[in-house]
Amino acid sequence: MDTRTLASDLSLAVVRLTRHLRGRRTDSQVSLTQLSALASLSADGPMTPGALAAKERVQPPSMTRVIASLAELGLVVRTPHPTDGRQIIVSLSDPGQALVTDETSAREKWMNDRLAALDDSQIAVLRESVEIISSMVSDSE
Amino acid sequence: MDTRTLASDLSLAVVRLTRHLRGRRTDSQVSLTQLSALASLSADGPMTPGALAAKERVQPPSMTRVIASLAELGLVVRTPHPTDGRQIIVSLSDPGQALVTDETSAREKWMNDRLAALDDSQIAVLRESVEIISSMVSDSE
DNA sequence: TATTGTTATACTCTATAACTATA
DNA sequence: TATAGTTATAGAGTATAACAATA
Repeated sequence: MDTRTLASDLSLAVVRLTRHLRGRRTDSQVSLTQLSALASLSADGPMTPGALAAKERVQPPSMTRVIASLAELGLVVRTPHPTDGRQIIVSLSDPGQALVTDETSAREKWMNDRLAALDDSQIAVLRESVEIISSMVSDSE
Repeated sequence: MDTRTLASDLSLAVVRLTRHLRGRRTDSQVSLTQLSALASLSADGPMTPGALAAKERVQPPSMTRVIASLAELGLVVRTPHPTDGRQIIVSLSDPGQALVTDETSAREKWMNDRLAALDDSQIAVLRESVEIISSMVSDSE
């Protein structure tokens, strides 16, 4: 199967979709970047800033800023590492966990409206594509 | 079929993929935003800045900047509209067209490497998902 | 000396508001 | 008065380089 234009087509489709998603969150308390970090903490539990940066595939200084903004909102808490004084453990606060649950189940209105217009086979395709994309991104360097 | 978590899962997958794609283009002459605009011009031919902004789903001032940067690189040219003095026609230059062709066919190395690791059915799923995502984004406001 | 995290700084992308020129 | 585009300005997201603290 020819994958030559798929890389380009997929790139353009996701960059445009991301543009929409970021722009349509003005009603939400947190940005897509912040939500993504919260979702990682919810999925994998408390971890260090370095681990979270690796998981989200951003550089450590970028994650420092995201964590600082989330801590200011009271959505995450930072506690010292029990044995290594250099490290810090970041974990979801109760409001942070509640927000993740809330966003996951109900808030993505714009996209849910569009998903509702799709038929079952299209939904199935997207669900599979999420798996595939996730595996592509989480592949080793 | 349950679409409750799909909206959230798809959001997080595409935002992370976009992060990768943007970060991995440091070797390229143009950013993903610039390439997306060039691809639209290549697909649909010359158009006004307003039309291009609508197609890319960004606000006109954002597109003004993208066009200015592409013009500075010599990848697009701006010509006056033949009958309406307010409008401008943006079109690909020869180098601009060559760049689109080049990027589309060969440059997306990181993603092509990952696509090459997928089997035919996974490729087919992604190809369909591109169609679905594109239709979601190009839906009316 | 190596590792973890942060601070300092800068660039890209995108937006809203205000302005200019033309219809 | 309405439309097309631009300029001015601001904020989010991300990066690299340099620094501080700890191992």
